[in-house]
Amino acid sequence: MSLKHIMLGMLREPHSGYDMKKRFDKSLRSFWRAELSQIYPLLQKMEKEGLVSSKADVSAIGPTRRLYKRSAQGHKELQSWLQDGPTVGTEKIAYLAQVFFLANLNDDEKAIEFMQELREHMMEWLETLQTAEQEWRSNDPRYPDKLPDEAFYPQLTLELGLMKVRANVEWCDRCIERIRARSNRS
Amino acid sequence: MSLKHIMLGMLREPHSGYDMKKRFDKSLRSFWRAELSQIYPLLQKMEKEGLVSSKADVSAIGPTRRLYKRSAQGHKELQSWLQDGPTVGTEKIAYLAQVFFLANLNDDEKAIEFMQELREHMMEWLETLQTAEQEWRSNDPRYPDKLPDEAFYPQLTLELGLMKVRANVEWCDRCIERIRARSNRS
DNA sequence: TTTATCATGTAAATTGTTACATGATTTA
DNA sequence: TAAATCATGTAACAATTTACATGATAAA
Repeated sequence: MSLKHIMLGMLREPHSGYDMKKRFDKSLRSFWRAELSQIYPLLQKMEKEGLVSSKADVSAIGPTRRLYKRSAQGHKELQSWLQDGPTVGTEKIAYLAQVFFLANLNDDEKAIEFMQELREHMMEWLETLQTAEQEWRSNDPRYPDKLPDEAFYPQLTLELGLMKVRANVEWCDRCIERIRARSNRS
Repeated sequence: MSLKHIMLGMLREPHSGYDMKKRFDKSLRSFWRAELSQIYPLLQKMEKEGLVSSKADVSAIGPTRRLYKRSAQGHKELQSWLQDGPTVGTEKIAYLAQVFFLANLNDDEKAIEFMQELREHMMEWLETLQTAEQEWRSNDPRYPDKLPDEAFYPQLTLELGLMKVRANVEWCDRCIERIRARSNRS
């Protein structure tokens, strides 16, 4: 169960469920998403299991937050997830499944439109990642190789994200050309 | 619900549940996996919904198979999935989540071992894909651009698979070097 | 004769999504 | 004053995984 372990990874520092949702949306977006309706009940379950502890954070302004932090047991659980080695071959990439069956549109123009739309999504995502990288670089002189470990490893995942999205854009371009060439051939 | 649509995509030609499992394992492995325990009940549900029809295929040798084929309604449903445009941003890549939190191992050597193990997985997968491509190329003179549409679009996904796995291997190598350099710096 | 493959399923548990519900505070 | 954001949750449903169950045929 990866979500549990991801949440344990975040809970080195205290977070509310709401905080965690923001980190998912900001930093883990490329490889994992989670809804609040999944986060809140799981935090409660993890507390019952002794993996995290919580305390109320009463604030003069705004509603009371519940802050969670991992326990020693939670840290151990996180480490064994990492010790077990990489979890591979579990990805589900819906847009690739769509391309696989794109022949069913029976229309080269529509297939090209599909690939163009996919390219646009990828370009948008590429810009998001590039902006994130540039901001990080200009705000922290330690970027990238002198960052502390807690930031260095996330930086590695950002780099792969960039590589993959660039590969996707190039691939979309080639696909569009190839579909066009086939289309003009008949 | 992508699985339903993937199955509709396959069911242009009649398949048994068992056949479909083999196609998942052989051709769609890079971007979608499904178990028989998911396939069989879903086929039954799809038949109730009128998306597929089935008939028993009694055989002298071996057990009786149930062959499913998509209906006109099933084809329509498949097309609207493709018409709706690419489904993006739903991927869950567990090994990237692990790298993100790899600092929690508190041990550069173990982090390097993790990345080496990941590299091995990727190399294995790369070889599988390369073999598949070479076999395809030598068995079909139409490969790649003169393939009929039903094979051409799957070929596009194989190409992206190759690009992505190669990017992963390169990334693993760079990560290992960078972790090593950091380690020797203190 | 044992193991692998063919073939179809059910049951239970887990994981994930969408919709609903509430109420305070902050910004436009 | 309306909309957005902060904050926490429940309920219902959908999707997925793991385990269990059966029995035939083919290959070693």
